[in-house]
Amino acid sequence: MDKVYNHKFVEEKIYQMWETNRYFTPPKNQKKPYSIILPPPNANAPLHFGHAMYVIEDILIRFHRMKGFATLWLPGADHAGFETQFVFEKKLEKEGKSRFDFDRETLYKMILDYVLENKKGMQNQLKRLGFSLDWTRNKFTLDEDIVKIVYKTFKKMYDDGLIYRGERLVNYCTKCGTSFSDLEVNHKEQKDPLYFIKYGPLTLATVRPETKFGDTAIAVNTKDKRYQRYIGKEIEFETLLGKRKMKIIADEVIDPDFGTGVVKVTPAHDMKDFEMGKRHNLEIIKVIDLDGRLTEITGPYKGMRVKEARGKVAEDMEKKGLIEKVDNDYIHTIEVCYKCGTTIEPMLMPQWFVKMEPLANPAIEAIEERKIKFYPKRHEKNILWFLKNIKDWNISRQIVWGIRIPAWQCQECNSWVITEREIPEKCKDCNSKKLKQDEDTFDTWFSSAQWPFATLKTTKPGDFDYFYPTSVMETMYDILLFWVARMIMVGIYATGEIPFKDVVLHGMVKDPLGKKMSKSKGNVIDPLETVDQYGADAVRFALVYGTAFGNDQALSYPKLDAARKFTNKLWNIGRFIEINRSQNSKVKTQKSIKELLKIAMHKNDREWIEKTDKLIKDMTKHIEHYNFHFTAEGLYDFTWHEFADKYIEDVKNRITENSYTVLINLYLILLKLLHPFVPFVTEEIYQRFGFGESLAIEEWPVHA
RNA sequence: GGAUCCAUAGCUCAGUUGGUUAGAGCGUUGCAUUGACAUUGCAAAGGUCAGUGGUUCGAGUCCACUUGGAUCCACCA
Repeated sequence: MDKVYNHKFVEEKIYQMWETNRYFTPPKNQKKPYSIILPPPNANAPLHFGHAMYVIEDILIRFHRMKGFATLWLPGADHAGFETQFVFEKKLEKEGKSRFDFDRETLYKMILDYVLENKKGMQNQLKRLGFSLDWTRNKFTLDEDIVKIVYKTFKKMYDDGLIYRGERLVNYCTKCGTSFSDLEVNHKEQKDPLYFIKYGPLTLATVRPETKFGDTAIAVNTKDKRYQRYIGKEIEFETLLGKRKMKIIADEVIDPDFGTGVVKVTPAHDMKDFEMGKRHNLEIIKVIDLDGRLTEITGPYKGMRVKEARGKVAEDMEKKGLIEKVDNDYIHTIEVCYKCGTTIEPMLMPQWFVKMEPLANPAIEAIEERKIKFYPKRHEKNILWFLKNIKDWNISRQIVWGIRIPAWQCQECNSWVITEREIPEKCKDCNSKKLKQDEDTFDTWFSSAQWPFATLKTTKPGDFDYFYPTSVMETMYDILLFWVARMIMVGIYATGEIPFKDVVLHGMVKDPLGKKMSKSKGNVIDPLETVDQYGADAVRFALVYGTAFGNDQALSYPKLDAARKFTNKLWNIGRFIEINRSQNSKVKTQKSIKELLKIAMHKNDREWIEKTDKLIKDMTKHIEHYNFHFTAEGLYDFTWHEFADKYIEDVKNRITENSYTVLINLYLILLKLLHPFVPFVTEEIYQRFGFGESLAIEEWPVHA
């Protein structure tokens, strides 16, 4: 053995050995199943540091494999609809092009090529990190058989009355050119002028004077004494486009304490106003088009962008004496596109919605009855709040990259025909053959929500029956609502069963200064670079060690270094044992704690066997309870400061065949316990000692 | 507006159902060592556990409030 452990000579060779021998493909036998579906990374970029946190899953998987479960860790990749198109458009932008330069088919094909290339690279990266994924079951969200299942679920939902075509205000990004679900909208605090505008005898406050052309009522609170005499009446007042008449309505949602207690109602461009409009039967007048420009009804302002129009309208109103005052320090929250930051415009457009309440109720039940448990538990509150206040889900996206919605509209009677993908022959209502498919694609999360059952139903025969529900869903807490909640809802709906039993949520890996890593900030650290430098084992260990599981952590170079030194320490314990081996070549390994206790002659050796026994017991318990950091710390401390510093120092001057037997066997036990955390170095030592076929399929140590 | 998390050594963080002298890594200081390992060992210095009040025989840990930081949810016109 070399004096220093060099991961560069080891890792690739070891992973190949594991893969060639199919250790990661669960054997077909009568043992109990244990399964985790890998949260499929987006196939639009190389892995980032967060993905290295998959190590948590690998620890669970390797632990259970060693425990004798038929263990499946199923890899995959996500086409990541909008996210990918966004990334690709950035790429186009650098080449001086845009999405508008290509037709639908060409753009799709270009993105597909790009994604498939990335996907290959990603898979290698996952291997470099030592993840024991079953590559014989690799899936992609755009695989034919997956898409088929997605369509089937959509059709079933439609037939069950859970999908409807809704014409209502949706969150629309005028730059990205697509609508979003409520979750994809960010809220941002911002200072804007609050204009107090004269509407005849009344004054009202608004931050959006440019939408006043779409006002179709004025509203006050039902109980507001100041304005009782106006309710139900029409008033006439001066506007930029001449005199106008408007009705005054009363509604309970109006806050009498805001501004003057009087509000303009613009149903086409404000969520609350839209709802009010429905209650009071108001006309809807569109002021802003999908490009974010004012429509022709605004007269001279037509074609102006919203921001420009706002300034101009305010200026002109000021000139006309229609503005009473302006509060320039008004702070409020606006909605922005979570990706590009553009202000979201609520737009009236027909979209496909999923009725969520019937889906949420069984999910709530499953969580409250603790059929699905959360680790750390604090996340349970979040998801329950979300499920209990759930709103219908807009799953239409005006993008090319994704799964096209299997809906065809009759060009004569406007009814819709939904299929499981096949092109319908005629309209179900009027038999017309003039049908046109919806241009939109599904929200990526609509297919992701089906991932646990869609994968298992399309891998190998029997997989679904055997491995579903999966044992654990492990991911970062930031997609708890986007993904975990929806998998639970859609999983129960489509299969009648929960998709997984335990939800285990890790924290965010931030940069060394504690800032979130992001491409725009330029503080992204490539996990593979650190793997090159410190070794995969060190990277894995550093992510688990020293941070309470579930908490965010700043990537720490000193910690990576400490972890690398740890792998070297483990290696050098091996060297010491190796050096003493020639005189003890007949010593048998693979002895259990019980056997060792029987044969050990020296009092100290017996003590060390007992200490190791306690370690087995504690470490096993900690992994089972998802207390990964206790395990990592316990193993680190024992290996270094007990086993190396004390035990070896003690035994080195009194080595007999008997004491050596204890030593080498306790070391082997230690290697087994450490293997899920640092698989490469432990396997390399194991192979050099010839302890057996592979640590990957070794049995987890049993305590006495 | 609702909710959650965090605040412990110079830095990054552990501290498990409340229980002796509060721990680790890195850093600092001293000593040792051609020994499995200088990617080492031994030792030392370094903490009013953010603040205030409460519960308790006992609080870093539980409760309330305050301050500072982060995050999630939310149709504040």
